[in-house]
Amino acid sequence: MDTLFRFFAQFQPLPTKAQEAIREICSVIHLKKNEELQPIGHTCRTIYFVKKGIARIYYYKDGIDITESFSFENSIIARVESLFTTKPSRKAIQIVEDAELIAINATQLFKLYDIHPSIERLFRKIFEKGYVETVNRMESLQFHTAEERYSTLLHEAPDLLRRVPLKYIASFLGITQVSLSRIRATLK
Amino acid sequence: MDTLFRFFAQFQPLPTKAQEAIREICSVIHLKKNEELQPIGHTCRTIYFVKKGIARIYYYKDGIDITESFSFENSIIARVESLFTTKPSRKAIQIVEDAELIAINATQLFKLYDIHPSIERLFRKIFEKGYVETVNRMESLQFHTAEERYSTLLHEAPDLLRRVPLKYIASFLGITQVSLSRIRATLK
DNA sequence: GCATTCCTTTTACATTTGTTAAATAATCGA
DNA sequence: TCGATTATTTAACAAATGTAAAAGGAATGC
Repeated sequence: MDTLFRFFAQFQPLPTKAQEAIREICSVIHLKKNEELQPIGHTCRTIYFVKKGIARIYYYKDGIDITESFSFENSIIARVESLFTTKPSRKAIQIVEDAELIAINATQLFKLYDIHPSIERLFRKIFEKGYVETVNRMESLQFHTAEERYSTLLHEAPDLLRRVPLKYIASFLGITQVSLSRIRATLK
Repeated sequence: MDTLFRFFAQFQPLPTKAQEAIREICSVIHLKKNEELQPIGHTCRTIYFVKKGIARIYYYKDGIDITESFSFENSIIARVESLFTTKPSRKAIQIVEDAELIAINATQLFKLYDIHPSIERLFRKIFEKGYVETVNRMESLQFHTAEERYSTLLHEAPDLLRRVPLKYIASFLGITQVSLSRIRATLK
């Protein structure tokens, strides 16, 4: 749990009372590779903190598994398009590498916003950062070639390449596995 | 100015004091087609509300003009990747159709967050919505074909097709103008 | 109203990426 | 450890998109 509050401290200092309030709506979860955390069609009402391991958000397009994003140690994972609209999500969360997660009950969290402004501010900042990352990711999908996107990943997240199967990385980059394999071959 | 507060009311009711505080950090701007609102290399410290007209965020990739997004009447435009990081933006804001904008001083706005929790909440919700839209847009760029993206635009934003030059729409869809022209021809 | 500029389409060809299938490599469980 | 499953690469061909150049249309300023 300390890991979580160290993570929070990077964004916003929290009074003890606020910390305690958050602690009460959290629970620790251990999951093995390939297990499903949240299924498709379910409305997202939980925000997860990845303490250890890797999780991914994915969905199906024409029957094909597409990875939207990965979350590693010390980061937040949530299907925001469902969390913020309270609509069912077409996406699921799955464990990619044995993981320890902290589940934060979002329904209760949002209620805490009224009592502890520091908590509202904390999550505002966390999601502002997520927003910025998504804007940057969109830019890379919009106008970088597949090869550029792969090279960038190789530089900025070599860990991802080592720990995540290429089949997931391909769709994350917006290309097929075959195409990714080809790009890797030309870069050797 | 009423338009702005009607827009805000969709997200969050504001006490009169908070409304007054916002009013003080706003100014109305009239701009003509093709005028630059914020140049490249400038750190974004202003949030704009589009009351009338159209604006776009764009940048250059290998010397080519790429449109990242459009904003129409009754919406917010800001270069969030700069606004939330206080880093200079590689992007610029330009007017696409003669516009009337309300400029909100973001530096002062963020100070108001401490005084008026309702204002912090309002903008939290506004940017949460922007976040969701960006996630959805990313999904469309990641795994829909160019033709699918164009058709979706045709259905969901026919106004955009009528009021915005195709050269901007092409890069917005992540393709070249020639390719867009081809897609339009096959759909006739 | 005309000339100029800008926007859009078209053509031809090059390049990239997708598709399908098969071969090879790596991983996992009994 | 072996067999089976899963992941990755390779090959061959099809489809989509990019590039460059030219032509036609539309809009704009003088």
